[in-house]
Amino acid sequence: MARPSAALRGRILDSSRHLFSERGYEATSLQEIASDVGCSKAALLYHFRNKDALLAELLTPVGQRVVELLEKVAPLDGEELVRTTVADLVDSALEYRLEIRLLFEDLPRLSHRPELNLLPDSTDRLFDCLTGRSRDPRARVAASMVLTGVALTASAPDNAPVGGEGSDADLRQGLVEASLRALGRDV
Amino acid sequence: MARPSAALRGRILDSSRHLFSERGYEATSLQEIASDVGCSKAALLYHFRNKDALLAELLTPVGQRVVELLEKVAPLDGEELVRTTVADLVDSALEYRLEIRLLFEDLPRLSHRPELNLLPDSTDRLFDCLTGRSRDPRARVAASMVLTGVALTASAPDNAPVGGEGSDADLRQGLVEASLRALGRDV
DNA sequence: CCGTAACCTGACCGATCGGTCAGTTCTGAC
DNA sequence: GTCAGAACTGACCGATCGGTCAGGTTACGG
Repeated sequence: MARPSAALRGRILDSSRHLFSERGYEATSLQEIASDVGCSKAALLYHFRNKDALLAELLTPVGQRVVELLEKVAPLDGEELVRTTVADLVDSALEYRLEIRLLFEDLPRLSHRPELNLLPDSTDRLFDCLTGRSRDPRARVAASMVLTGVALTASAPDNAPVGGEGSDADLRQGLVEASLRALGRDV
Repeated sequence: MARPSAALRGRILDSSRHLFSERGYEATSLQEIASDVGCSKAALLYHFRNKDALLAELLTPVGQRVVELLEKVAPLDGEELVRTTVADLVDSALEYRLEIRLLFEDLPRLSHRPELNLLPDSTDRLFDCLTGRSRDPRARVAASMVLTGVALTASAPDNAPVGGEGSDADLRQGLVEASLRALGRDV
């Protein structure tokens, strides 16, 4: 390793990802993160300019994931568009559980942040994909329900809906099937 | 009016309901609420023992609403159980938009609060009603998706999915239909 | 073996938080 | 008119927040 304890940076990211998603961004202090990691608050602020920078670094990957998803399904349409979007959306939600919890909990307070400016636009384009590019209000309501329902269910703290012993495979398939039904597609 | 400016108490509740739901509980200070209402912070704390009491008074009605919903549908079963639960759930979500936003945003930080202890239990019983009392893991995942999706879509800041000009009637009917489809019921 | 830069610490800062308190103003009953 | 109590204020409190800084420690290239 180049610098042995440069790994501290990664440990800070891991800890803040968990603490932020469990307690929320505002409710988590830098001191709590530092104590959890086992370093001083000053060390934390040595690796990250400020608290905002820490949050931004956590949220950037999930934002990129959505952008990639949109690029991937852009050339598709009809059934294939909807089915691919749903499947990829569920995968993304399961992949970034903690970040999504953080995002949803603190969305109103973070929506003014510049790096999240493209989020409303991304959401709108996700609606398009989920409806098969329909502008029908009812279809868009269904798309909104699917998007928020998938995100929050996939990121539930303890897999509450399934009860704990349910595997991710159950969760994934259940979400995909329910989403497709909600969107009026055969499963 | 018995005491004219006792109306201040109601204005404080209204203001905090909006501010809490827009910025979150932790991120809203008592001073902000007081300034918004136009009184001193001390006046606010005269009407409410502390910040927690203010929050509790905001969340209690929506909790009662859920309890009433559960009592109402308790004797039902089959199709009628599911359809009634969905319809009442959507109505409740539309009725308590701000409180639900607040509840979802700050749920992880509020879950330890005693007056919310019955929330996990209520959630579980809502799952039962939405699945028609099925314990099938897939059905429960669908129920979770419906519950969270309905709540968050109904309480979206600006009726985002419909675009703003859509009426509540559109939103209501769209949510009911999408929910029933997701739960595998004919609309 | 030395110097430099990365890494980290403890002490400290101003601001703001939720909450308290002594005292003042207002109001309605008598 | 008077008086009790509700309604309200401004000043203040300790705690904690995010963030800074001077200086110490460590590791590695030359």
